[in-house]
Amino acid sequence: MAETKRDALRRTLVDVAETHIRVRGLAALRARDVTKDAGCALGSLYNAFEDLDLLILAVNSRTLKRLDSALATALSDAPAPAEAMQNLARAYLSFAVDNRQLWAALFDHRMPADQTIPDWHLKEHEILFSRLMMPIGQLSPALDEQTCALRARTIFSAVHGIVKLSLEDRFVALHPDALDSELTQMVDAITTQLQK
Amino acid sequence: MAETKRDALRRTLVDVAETHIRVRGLAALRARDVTKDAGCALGSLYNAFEDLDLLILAVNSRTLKRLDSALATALSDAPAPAEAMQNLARAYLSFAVDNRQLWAALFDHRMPADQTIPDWHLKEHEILFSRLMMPIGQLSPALDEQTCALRARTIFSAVHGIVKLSLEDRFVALHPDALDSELTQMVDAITTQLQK
DNA sequence: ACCGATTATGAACGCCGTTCAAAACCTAGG
DNA sequence: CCTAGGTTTTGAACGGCGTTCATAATCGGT
Repeated sequence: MAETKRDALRRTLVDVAETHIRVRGLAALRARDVTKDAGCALGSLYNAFEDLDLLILAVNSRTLKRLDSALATALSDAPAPAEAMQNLARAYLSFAVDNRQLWAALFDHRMPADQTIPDWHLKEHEILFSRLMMPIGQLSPALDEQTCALRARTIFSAVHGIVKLSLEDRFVALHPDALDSELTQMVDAITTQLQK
Repeated sequence: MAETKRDALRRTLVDVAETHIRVRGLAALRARDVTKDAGCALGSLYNAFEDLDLLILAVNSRTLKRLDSALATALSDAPAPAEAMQNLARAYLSFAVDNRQLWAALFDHRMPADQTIPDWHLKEHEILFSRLMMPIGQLSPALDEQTCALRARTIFSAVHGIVKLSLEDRFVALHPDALDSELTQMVDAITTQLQK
Protein backbone atom coordinates (compact mmCIF):
# COMPACT_ATOMS: atom_id res chain seq x y z
CA MET A 1 0.00 0.00 0.00
CA ALA A 2 1.35 3.35 -1.02
CA GLU A 3 1.93 6.10 1.49
CA THR A 4 -1.29 8.03 1.82
CA LYS A 5 -1.39 11.79 2.01
CA ARG A 6 -2.21 11.57 5.66
CA ASP A 7 0.88 9.44 6.25
CA ALA A 8 3.01 11.94 4.37
CA LEU A 9 1.72 14.80 6.50
CA ARG A 10 2.29 12.74 9.61
CA ARG A 11 5.88 12.18 8.62
CA THR A 12 6.41 15.85 7.85
CA LEU A 13 4.92 16.87 11.19
CA VAL A 14 7.15 14.44 13.07
CA ASP A 15 10.16 15.72 11.12
CA VAL A 16 9.37 19.32 11.98
CA ALA A 17 8.52 18.60 15.61
CA GLU A 18 11.72 16.62 15.97
CA THR A 19 13.77 19.52 14.68
CA HIS A 20 11.97 21.96 16.96
CA ILE A 21 12.59 19.81 20.04
CA ARG A 22 16.21 19.26 19.04
CA VAL A 23 16.83 22.99 18.67
CA ARG A 24 14.51 24.65 21.19
CA GLY A 25 13.57 21.85 23.54
CA LEU A 26 10.29 20.15 24.35
CA ALA A 27 8.98 22.97 26.53
CA ALA A 28 9.14 25.41 23.61
CA LEU A 29 7.24 23.19 21.18
CA ARG A 30 4.12 24.94 19.83
CA ALA A 31 1.36 23.54 17.64
CA ARG A 32 1.32 26.78 15.63
CA ASP A 33 5.08 26.72 14.99
CA VAL A 34 5.07 23.09 13.92
CA THR A 35 2.15 23.43 11.51
CA LYS A 36 3.53 26.64 10.04
CA ASP A 37 6.91 25.00 9.34
CA ALA A 38 5.16 21.91 8.01
CA GLY A 39 3.20 24.09 5.58
CA CYS A 40 -0.23 23.06 6.77
CA ALA A 41 -3.07 24.62 8.71
CA LEU A 42 -3.23 24.54 12.48
CA GLY A 43 -6.20 22.21 12.43
CA SER A 44 -4.45 19.68 10.19
CA LEU A 45 -2.29 18.60 13.07
CA TYR A 46 -5.44 17.21 14.64
CA ASN A 47 -6.31 15.24 11.52
CA ALA A 48 -2.88 13.60 11.55
CA PHE A 49 -2.61 13.09 15.33
CA GLU A 50 -5.11 12.89 18.13
CA ASP A 51 -3.38 15.79 19.85
CA LEU A 52 0.02 17.38 20.39
CA ASP A 53 0.99 14.78 22.95
CA LEU A 54 0.68 11.96 20.42
CA LEU A 55 2.90 13.89 18.03
CA ILE A 56 5.48 14.19 20.80
CA LEU A 57 5.22 10.45 21.45
CA ALA A 58 5.89 9.85 17.75
CA VAL A 59 9.06 11.94 18.04
CA ASN A 60 10.04 10.07 21.21
CA SER A 61 9.39 6.80 19.44
CA ARG A 62 11.93 7.75 16.81
CA THR A 63 14.43 8.86 19.40
CA LEU A 64 14.08 5.55 21.24
CA LYS A 65 14.80 3.66 18.02
CA ARG A 66 17.93 5.71 17.41
CA LEU A 67 18.99 5.26 21.02
CA ASP A 68 18.50 1.52 20.75
CA SER A 69 20.61 1.48 17.60
CA ALA A 70 23.37 3.34 19.40
CA LEU A 71 23.27 0.81 22.23
CA ALA A 72 23.29 -2.08 19.77
CA THR A 73 26.35 -0.62 18.08
CA ALA A 74 28.08 -0.42 21.44
CA LEU A 75 27.62 -4.19 21.73
CA SER A 76 28.42 -5.01 18.13
CA ASP A 77 32.02 -6.14 18.65
CA ALA A 78 30.78 -8.74 21.15
CA PRO A 79 33.00 -7.79 24.09
CA ALA A 80 33.23 -9.58 27.40
CA PRO A 81 30.23 -8.85 29.62
CA ALA A 82 31.99 -6.45 32.01
CA GLU A 83 33.26 -4.50 29.05
CA ALA A 84 29.82 -4.62 27.47
CA MET A 85 28.35 -2.95 30.55
CA GLN A 86 30.91 -0.16 30.32
CA ASN A 87 30.30 0.26 26.60
CA LEU A 88 26.54 0.47 27.11
CA ALA A 89 26.87 3.09 29.82
CA ARG A 90 29.26 5.15 27.74
CA ALA A 91 27.06 4.84 24.68
CA TYR A 92 24.08 5.97 26.72
CA LEU A 93 25.99 9.00 27.98
CA SER A 94 27.21 9.83 24.48
CA PHE A 95 23.74 9.62 23.05
CA ALA A 96 22.36 11.85 25.79
CA VAL A 97 25.06 14.45 25.23
CA ASP A 98 24.75 14.36 21.45
CA ASN A 99 20.95 14.44 21.48
CA ARG A 100 20.39 16.36 24.64
CA GLN A 101 16.97 17.86 24.02
CA LEU A 102 15.48 14.89 22.19
CA TRP A 103 16.77 12.55 24.86
CA ALA A 104 15.48 14.80 27.65
CA ALA A 105 12.06 14.83 25.99
CA LEU A 106 11.88 11.05 26.46
CA PHE A 107 11.69 11.53 30.21
CA ASP A 108 10.41 15.09 30.64
CA HIS A 109 7.18 14.68 28.69
CA ARG A 110 4.06 14.16 30.77
CA MET A 111 0.62 13.11 29.61
CA PRO A 112 -2.36 15.26 30.66
CA ALA A 113 -3.82 14.21 33.99
CA ASP A 114 -6.68 12.24 32.46
CA GLN A 115 -4.57 10.24 30.01
CA THR A 116 -2.00 7.49 30.34
CA ILE A 117 0.92 6.64 28.07
CA PRO A 118 -0.27 4.14 25.42
CA ASP A 119 0.93 0.59 25.85
CA TRP A 120 2.82 0.49 22.56
CA HIS A 121 4.95 3.39 23.77
CA LEU A 122 5.56 1.87 27.21
CA LYS A 123 6.84 -1.22 25.40
CA GLU A 124 9.24 0.89 23.37
CA HIS A 125 10.72 2.29 26.56
CA GLU A 126 11.32 -1.17 27.94
CA ILE A 127 13.65 -1.94 25.05
CA LEU A 128 16.19 0.16 26.90
CA PHE A 129 16.39 -2.37 29.71
CA SER A 130 16.60 -5.39 27.46
CA ARG A 131 19.97 -4.41 26.00
CA LEU A 132 21.39 -4.90 29.48
CA MET A 133 20.03 -8.37 30.04
CA MET A 134 22.57 -10.35 28.05
CA PRO A 135 25.70 -9.07 29.82
CA ILE A 136 23.93 -9.28 33.18
CA GLY A 137 22.99 -12.88 32.49
CA GLN A 138 26.60 -13.64 31.58
CA LEU A 139 27.94 -12.00 34.72
CA SER A 140 25.35 -13.65 36.98
CA PRO A 141 24.42 -16.98 35.34
CA ALA A 142 22.43 -18.04 38.40
CA LEU A 143 19.79 -15.35 37.93
CA ASP A 144 16.48 -16.39 36.43
CA GLU A 145 15.09 -14.30 33.62
CA GLN A 146 12.67 -12.32 35.72
CA THR A 147 15.32 -11.32 38.25
CA CYS A 148 17.61 -10.51 35.36
CA ALA A 149 15.01 -8.14 33.93
CA LEU A 150 14.54 -6.53 37.32
CA ARG A 151 18.27 -6.07 37.73
CA ALA A 152 18.54 -4.59 34.24
CA ARG A 153 15.90 -2.07 35.11
CA THR A 154 17.66 -1.10 38.32
CA ILE A 155 21.04 -0.71 36.67
CA PHE A 156 19.59 1.29 33.83
CA SER A 157 17.87 3.57 36.34
CA ALA A 158 21.09 4.17 38.24
CA VAL A 159 23.07 5.00 35.12
CA HIS A 160 20.23 7.10 33.79
CA GLY A 161 20.03 9.01 37.08
CA ILE A 162 23.70 9.89 36.92
CA VAL A 163 23.46 11.07 33.33
CA LYS A 164 20.18 12.92 33.77
CA LEU A 165 21.08 14.91 36.85
CA SER A 166 24.45 15.81 35.43
CA LEU A 167 22.85 17.28 32.30
CA GLU A 168 20.20 19.32 34.11
CA ASP A 169 20.40 22.95 35.13
CA ARG A 170 19.36 22.03 38.64
CA PHE A 171 22.92 21.28 39.70
CA VAL A 172 26.14 23.00 38.82
CA ALA A 173 27.61 21.58 35.65
CA LEU A 174 30.19 18.86 35.88
CA HIS A 175 33.41 18.52 33.96
CA PRO A 176 32.81 15.93 31.21
CA ASP A 177 35.91 13.94 32.20
CA ALA A 178 34.77 13.83 35.83
CA LEU A 179 31.36 12.61 34.75
CA ASP A 180 32.90 9.95 32.54
CA SER A 181 35.12 8.77 35.35
CA GLU A 182 32.30 8.63 37.88
CA LEU A 183 30.11 6.68 35.49
CA THR A 184 32.87 4.18 34.80
CA GLN A 185 33.40 3.64 38.52
CA MET A 186 29.71 3.18 39.17
CA VAL A 187 29.40 0.59 36.41
CA ASP A 188 32.50 -1.11 37.76
CA ALA A 189 30.95 -1.32 41.22
CA ILE A 190 27.81 -2.82 39.71
CA THR A 191 29.52 -5.39 37.49
CA THR A 192 31.84 -6.41 40.30
CA GLN A 193 28.86 -7.19 42.47
CA LEU A 194 27.11 -9.07 39.68
CA GLN A 195 30.13 -11.37 39.44
CA LYS A 196 30.08 -12.28 43.12
CA MET B 1 10.82 42.45 63.35
CA ALA B 2 7.24 41.28 63.31
CA GLU B 3 5.81 39.34 60.42
CA THR B 4 4.49 41.81 57.91
CA LYS B 5 1.21 41.32 56.12
CA ARG B 6 3.07 40.51 52.97
CA ASP B 7 4.97 37.78 54.80
CA ALA B 8 1.71 36.38 56.13
CA LEU B 9 0.24 36.24 52.65
CA ARG B 10 3.40 34.67 51.35
CA ARG B 11 3.13 31.97 53.96
CA THR B 12 -0.53 31.35 53.19
CA LEU B 13 0.19 31.09 49.48
CA VAL B 14 2.98 28.62 50.06
CA ASP B 15 0.71 26.61 52.36
CA VAL B 16 -2.03 26.47 49.77
CA ALA B 17 0.31 25.76 46.86
CA GLU B 18 1.95 23.01 48.87
CA THR B 19 -1.40 21.36 49.51
CA HIS B 20 -2.39 21.67 45.87
CA ILE B 21 0.83 20.05 44.68
CA ARG B 22 0.57 17.34 47.31
CA VAL B 23 -2.98 16.47 46.24
CA ARG B 24 -3.13 17.23 42.52
CA GLY B 25 0.50 17.41 41.48
CA LEU B 26 2.67 20.20 40.13
CA ALA B 27 1.23 20.06 36.61
CA ALA B 28 -2.27 20.86 37.91
CA LEU B 29 -1.18 23.90 39.93
CA ARG B 30 -3.08 27.03 38.83
CA ALA B 31 -2.57 30.61 39.94
CA ARG B 32 -6.35 31.09 40.10
CA ASP B 33 -6.91 28.04 42.28
CA VAL B 34 -4.15 28.98 44.69
CA THR B 35 -5.27 32.57 45.15
CA LYS B 36 -8.90 31.56 45.51
CA ASP B 37 -8.06 29.06 48.25
CA ALA B 38 -5.74 31.59 49.88
CA GLY B 39 -8.60 34.08 49.97
CA CYS B 40 -6.86 36.79 47.97
CA ALA B 41 -7.12 38.27 44.52
CA LEU B 42 -5.36 36.78 41.54
CA GLY B 43 -3.05 39.78 41.28
CA SER B 44 -1.94 39.52 44.90
CA LEU B 45 0.12 36.47 44.07
CA TYR B 46 2.34 38.79 42.05
CA ASN B 47 2.79 41.16 44.96
CA ALA B 48 3.95 38.30 47.16
CA PHE B 49 6.07 36.52 44.55
CA GLU B 50 7.72 37.56 41.34
CA ASP B 51 5.73 34.90 39.49
CA LEU B 52 4.26 31.43 39.88
CA ASP B 53 7.64 29.80 39.45
CA LEU B 54 9.05 31.50 42.51
CA LEU B 55 6.06 30.33 44.52
CA ILE B 56 6.81 26.79 43.38
CA LEU B 57 10.43 27.26 44.36
CA ALA B 58 9.26 28.33 47.82
CA VAL B 59 7.27 25.10 48.11
CA ASN B 60 10.25 23.11 46.87
CA SER B 61 12.44 24.89 49.38
CA ARG B 62 10.19 23.63 52.17
CA THR B 63 10.14 20.14 50.76
CA LEU B 64 13.94 20.10 50.61
CA LYS B 65 14.11 21.10 54.27
CA ARG B 66 11.76 18.31 55.26
CA LEU B 67 13.67 15.87 53.11
CA ASP B 68 16.93 16.93 54.71
CA SER B 69 15.39 16.42 58.13
CA ALA B 70 14.30 12.94 57.16
CA LEU B 71 17.84 12.14 56.01
CA ALA B 72 19.30 13.60 59.21
CA THR B 73 16.98 11.40 61.26
CA ALA B 74 18.16 8.37 59.31
CA LEU B 75 21.69 9.18 60.52
CA SER B 76 20.73 10.16 64.05
CA ASP B 77 21.71 6.89 65.73
CA ALA B 78 25.24 7.27 64.35
CA PRO B 79 25.51 3.89 62.63
CA ALA B 80 28.58 2.48 60.94
CA PRO B 81 29.17 4.08 57.53
CA ALA B 82 27.95 1.15 55.42
CA GLU B 83 24.78 1.03 57.46
CA ALA B 84 24.47 4.80 57.21
CA MET B 85 24.47 4.54 53.43
CA GLN B 86 21.67 1.99 53.52
CA ASN B 87 19.69 4.09 55.98
CA LEU B 88 20.04 7.18 53.79
CA ALA B 89 18.90 5.36 50.68
CA ARG B 90 15.92 3.84 52.49
CA ALA B 91 15.01 7.18 54.03
CA TYR B 92 15.17 8.78 50.60
CA LEU B 93 12.88 6.13 49.16
CA SER B 94 10.47 6.44 52.08
CA PHE B 95 10.31 10.19 51.74
CA ALA B 96 9.67 9.91 48.01
CA VAL B 97 6.87 7.40 48.52
CA ASP B 98 5.27 9.33 51.39
CA ASN B 99 5.54 12.70 49.62
CA ARG B 100 5.30 11.56 46.07
CA GLN B 101 3.97 14.67 44.37
CA LEU B 102 5.93 17.20 46.43
CA TRP B 103 9.10 15.20 45.94
CA ALA B 104 8.44 14.85 42.20
CA ALA B 105 7.97 18.61 41.97
CA LEU B 106 11.57 19.07 43.15
CA PHE B 107 12.83 17.55 39.93
CA ASP B 108 9.97 18.03 37.48
CA HIS B 109 9.74 21.81 37.74
CA ARG B 110 11.41 23.75 34.95
CA MET B 111 12.11 27.46 34.78
CA PRO B 112 10.93 29.36 31.69
CA ALA B 113 13.47 29.36 28.89
CA ASP B 114 14.77 32.84 29.67
CA GLN B 115 15.29 32.29 33.41
CA THR B 116 17.67 30.22 35.49
CA ILE B 117 17.15 28.71 38.94
CA PRO B 118 18.31 31.26 41.55
CA ASP B 119 21.57 30.48 43.31
CA TRP B 120 20.01 30.22 46.75
CA HIS B 121 17.80 27.43 45.50
CA LEU B 122 20.62 25.59 43.75
CA LYS B 123 22.45 25.65 47.08
CA GLU B 124 19.45 24.11 48.81
CA HIS B 125 19.51 21.22 46.38
CA GLU B 126 23.16 20.56 47.06
CA ILE B 127 22.36 19.85 50.69
CA LEU B 128 21.09 16.50 49.47
CA PHE B 129 24.58 15.45 48.45
CA SER B 130 26.26 16.66 51.62
CA ARG B 131 24.45 14.17 53.86
CA LEU B 132 26.31 11.45 51.97
CA MET B 133 29.76 12.90 52.43
CA MET B 134 30.43 11.78 55.98
CA PRO B 135 29.82 8.06 55.45
CA ILE B 136 31.66 8.19 52.13
CA GLY B 137 34.62 9.82 53.83
CA GLN B 138 34.61 7.11 56.46
CA LEU B 139 34.44 4.32 53.90
CA SER B 140 37.14 5.87 51.70
CA PRO B 141 39.44 7.86 54.00
CA ALA B 142 41.92 8.46 51.19
CA LEU B 143 39.52 10.63 49.22
CA ASP B 144 40.07 14.38 49.34
CA GLU B 145 37.05 16.55 50.03
CA GLN B 146 36.41 17.51 46.42
CA THR B 147 36.45 13.93 45.21
CA CYS B 148 34.25 13.03 48.13
CA ALA B 149 31.71 15.63 47.06
CA LEU B 150 31.83 14.39 43.50
CA ARG B 151 31.29 10.82 44.64
CA ALA B 152 28.40 11.90 46.85
CA ARG B 153 26.75 13.52 43.90
CA THR B 154 27.18 10.42 41.76
CA ILE B 155 25.83 8.08 44.39
CA PHE B 156 22.89 10.33 45.09
CA SER B 157 22.12 10.48 41.37
CA ALA B 158 22.17 6.70 41.06
CA VAL B 159 19.87 6.18 44.03
CA HIS B 160 17.65 9.00 42.88
CA GLY B 161 17.42 7.50 39.40
CA ILE B 162 16.27 4.17 40.77
CA VAL B 163 13.63 5.78 42.96
CA LYS B 164 12.46 8.27 40.34
CA LEU B 165 11.97 5.86 37.46
CA SER B 166 10.25 3.35 39.71
CA LEU B 167 7.69 5.95 40.79
CA GLU B 168 6.91 7.25 37.30
CA ASP B 169 4.11 6.14 35.02
CA ARG B 170 6.58 5.68 32.21
CA PHE B 171 7.43 2.16 33.28
CA VAL B 172 5.25 -0.56 34.67
CA ALA B 173 4.97 -0.32 38.43
CA LEU B 174 7.30 -2.35 40.58
CA HIS B 175 6.42 -4.34 43.68
CA PRO B 176 7.58 -2.28 46.69
CA ASP B 177 9.53 -5.19 48.16
CA ALA B 178 11.34 -5.75 44.88
CA LEU B 179 12.25 -2.07 44.72
CA ASP B 180 13.50 -2.12 48.29
CA SER B 181 15.60 -5.16 47.60
CA GLU B 182 17.09 -3.72 44.41
CA LEU B 183 17.96 -0.48 46.15
CA THR B 184 19.65 -2.30 49.01
CA GLN B 185 21.75 -4.32 46.59
CA MET B 186 22.74 -1.25 44.61
CA VAL B 187 23.85 0.56 47.75
CA ASP B 188 25.71 -2.53 48.83
CA ALA B 189 27.57 -2.63 45.52
CA ILE B 190 28.50 1.01 45.96
CA THR B 191 29.66 0.83 49.56
CA THR B 192 31.64 -2.33 48.86
CA GLN B 193 33.55 -0.52 46.15
CA LEU B 194 34.12 2.50 48.38
CA GLN B 195 35.82 0.25 50.91
CA LYS B 196 38.28 -1.21 48.40
C1' DA C 1 -8.99 63.84 60.71
C1' DC C 2 -6.24 64.13 56.87
C1' DC C 3 -3.17 62.81 53.06
C1' DG C 4 0.74 60.64 50.60
C1' DA C 5 2.47 56.02 50.12
C1' DT C 6 1.69 51.37 49.93
C1' DT C 7 -1.00 47.27 48.97
C1' DA C 8 -5.08 44.73 47.00
C1' DT C 9 -8.09 44.04 43.26
C1' DG C 10 -9.94 41.74 39.08
C1' DA C 11 -10.86 43.00 34.25
C1' DA C 12 -8.12 42.76 30.35
C1' DC C 13 -4.17 41.01 27.42
C1' DG C 14 -1.59 37.81 24.77
C1' DC C 15 -0.61 33.15 24.10
C1' DC C 16 -1.77 28.43 24.33
C1' DG C 17 -4.09 23.72 22.68
C1' DT C 18 -8.15 22.38 20.68
C1' DT C 19 -12.68 22.45 18.00
C1' DC C 20 -15.75 22.71 14.15
C1' DA C 21 -18.59 24.89 10.47
C1' DA C 22 -17.42 26.02 6.09
C1' DA C 23 -14.50 25.79 1.98
C1' DA C 24 -11.65 23.08 -0.95
C1' DC C 25 -10.62 18.91 -2.73
C1' DC C 26 -11.04 14.45 -4.49
C1' DT C 27 -13.41 10.42 -7.05
C1' DA C 28 -16.65 7.57 -9.33
C1' DG C 29 -20.77 7.22 -12.40
C1' DG C 30 -23.02 9.21 -16.36
C1' DC D 1 -15.76 16.27 -19.19
C1' DC D 2 -19.27 17.16 -15.81
C1' DT D 3 -21.21 16.64 -11.52
C1' DA D 4 -22.83 14.84 -7.01
C1' DG D 5 -21.31 12.83 -2.62
C1' DG D 6 -18.04 12.07 0.50
C1' DT D 7 -13.65 13.29 2.45
C1' DT D 8 -10.01 16.36 3.87
C1' DT D 9 -8.22 20.96 4.88
C1' DT D 10 -8.74 25.26 6.79
C1' DG D 11 -8.34 29.07 10.21
C1' DA D 12 -11.49 31.86 13.05
C1' DA D 13 -13.27 31.14 17.38
C1' DC D 14 -13.32 29.19 22.23
C1' DG D 15 -11.99 28.41 26.83
C1' DG D 16 -8.20 28.40 29.93
C1' DC D 17 -3.75 29.88 31.22
C1' DG D 18 -0.01 33.25 33.52
C1' DT D 19 0.68 37.89 33.89
C1' DT D 20 -0.17 43.09 33.92
C1' DC D 21 -1.82 47.42 35.47
C1' DA D 22 -5.18 51.21 36.19
C1' DT D 23 -8.05 51.78 39.95
C1' DA D 24 -9.73 51.17 44.61
C1' DA D 25 -8.91 50.22 49.28
C1' DT D 26 -5.96 50.43 53.16
C1' DC D 27 -2.37 52.04 56.10
C1' DG D 28 0.61 55.10 59.02
C1' DG D 29 2.58 59.40 60.41
C1' DT D 30 1.30 64.14 61.70
